[in-house]
Amino acid sequence: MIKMKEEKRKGAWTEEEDKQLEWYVSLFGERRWDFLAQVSGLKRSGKSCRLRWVNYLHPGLKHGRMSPQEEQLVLQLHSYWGNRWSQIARKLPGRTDNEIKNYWRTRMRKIAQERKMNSSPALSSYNDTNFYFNEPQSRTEREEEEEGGNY
DNA sequence: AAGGTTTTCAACCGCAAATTT
DNA sequence: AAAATTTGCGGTTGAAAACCT
Repeated sequence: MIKMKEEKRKGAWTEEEDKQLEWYVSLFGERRWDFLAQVSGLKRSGKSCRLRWVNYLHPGLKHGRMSPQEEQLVLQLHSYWGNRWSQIARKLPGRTDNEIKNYWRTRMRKIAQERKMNSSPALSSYNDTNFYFNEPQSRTEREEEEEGGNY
């Protein structure tokens, strides 16, 4: 509504920006991002503020590598739900959709890479498409919705 | 030591869904 | 009710870190 024709910053967040954001979130809560972006004086969009908060600053987030158990859970849940990162993340306390998505991509690459290695160097008659889409649909859409003890 | 290559992962974008006016 | 604004999602990117050679 109040449109500020203010130049927006982009790229990595600085520590000062983080502090500032934390302060304003503590003041106003983790919502009304657009409003918060303006009133805080941060030269960031509301969207950017939200992202920074939910993916990094939010208390209770685990940082660093996922444990093998977590990784396994991701695999499992992905096999029912596909790329519904947000939904998957809800089952992994302290982990974000973004993080999980990143993990998945990394894994994908690793698989593609490995595959390249053990398949015969000279003539591989397969090609790569569809390699990793494990065909999970033996369990039909019944698990779709979240609440209710699934998995 | 240095410069080129690969990997990582935080942050961007566009669109969709939700909420507000 | 409908238009406008805000929030949330998932795919994708690129700068910096890590890894060669």
